Amino acid sequence: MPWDTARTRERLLDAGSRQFAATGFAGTSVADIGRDSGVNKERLYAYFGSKRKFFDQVLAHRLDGLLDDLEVPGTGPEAVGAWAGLLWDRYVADPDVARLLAWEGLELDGPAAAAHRTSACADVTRRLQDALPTADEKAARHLLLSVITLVTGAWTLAGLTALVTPDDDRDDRRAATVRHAVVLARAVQAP
Amino acid sequence: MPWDTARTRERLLDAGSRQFAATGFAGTSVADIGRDSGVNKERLYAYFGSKRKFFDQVLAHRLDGLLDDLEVPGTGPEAVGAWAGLLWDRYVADPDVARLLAWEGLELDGPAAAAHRTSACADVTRRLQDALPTADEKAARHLLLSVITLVTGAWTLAGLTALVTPDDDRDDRRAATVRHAVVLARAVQAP
DNA sequence: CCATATCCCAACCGATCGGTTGGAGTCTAG
DNA sequence: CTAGACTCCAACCGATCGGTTGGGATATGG
Repeated sequence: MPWDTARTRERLLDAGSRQFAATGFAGTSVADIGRDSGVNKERLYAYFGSKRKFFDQVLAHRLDGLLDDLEVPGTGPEAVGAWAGLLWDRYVADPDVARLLAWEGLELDGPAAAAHRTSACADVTRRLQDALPTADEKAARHLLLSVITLVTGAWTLAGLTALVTPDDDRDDRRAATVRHAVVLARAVQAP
Repeated sequence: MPWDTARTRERLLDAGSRQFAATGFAGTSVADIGRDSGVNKERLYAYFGSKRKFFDQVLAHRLDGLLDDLEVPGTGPEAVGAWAGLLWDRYVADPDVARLLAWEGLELDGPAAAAHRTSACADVTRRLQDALPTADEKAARHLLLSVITLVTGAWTLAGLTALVTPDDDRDDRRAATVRHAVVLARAVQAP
């Protein structure tokens, strides 16, 4: 049987995603990744060069394309709320990605894989503008940033949620976030 | 001259705040704190027991009371926006505290110093309700959580801001955040 | 004035860190 | 068939980690 080097790479990236999401760059040791992946850690250096370069690859691999196939379902402010719900559900299905986003903001100077992601954000901005025809581009950008911040923050500032709304469960919080996204969208549409 | 043990403690806490804010719990070594504070690291163990207990003390010391003396300046949705601006300005004056909040969410299971902070959040909720008389308590909580998330997220999800609104400076972002807080408050006031 | 409690600090400890190496096993081009 | 490239892994490297210790300096109660 031939070697499945692509699969070995994939296993390293998957384990890296899990470990970095859980404990961040500084909190994760290369040995942890080797253990989680079942791959000898020397392979990580052969494939990726260093722990730091590997981290960048993991971030790019998971964060690049995060918003690409997230369509705005319909038009009007409610569609923006539904879009926020879709992003929320993406975090439900894969909580690592929200945490990776947060680690990126804290541990890195700038965003990883910036080129493609900038254009992806511009795409989403355009889709929001299509859904809210009366909105100008700058307002749509601000709306997008606030919605992403609300959804992502709900997943990463977990301590805050526990302090402010200790009785709410995750579905309550999802509903409130979607509602707030709708409100923001409505304000952008009719200023 | 007598020893100024209170000052030594303070110097350790200050250095811990700086270092933990910059690189997090896992990313900061006890030697770093000793170097930054000018205090021998053995003192940290004498005063605080362990790196972990020291971290909890730093978080409690800086995060407890964060919202205590933040009054809602006036009434109506605009006052809520102004309150968001005050919180923003607090982060401007002391950016460490926003980052500590984010590290807390990522590296800890639950919030530090929960007891007092929960009641502090309840206090702020009450103040928001006073400013928005028609709002019910649950809606006010959700409003508070979203506003704090928006302001804090703008400081900690820095990569996102750079991707979505690359041309905006910090004042633009402050203005947009305040505006969005007003919009959310208006929706809570008149549902 | 002395016992003693506390403070301070350099040196030290075993464990673990990121990263490397040497060599055995596995495939492929000619 | 074989030379050479690639994959894999245990063992290893110096540096740094969190945490400790022993001893000298400083203050205080009797």
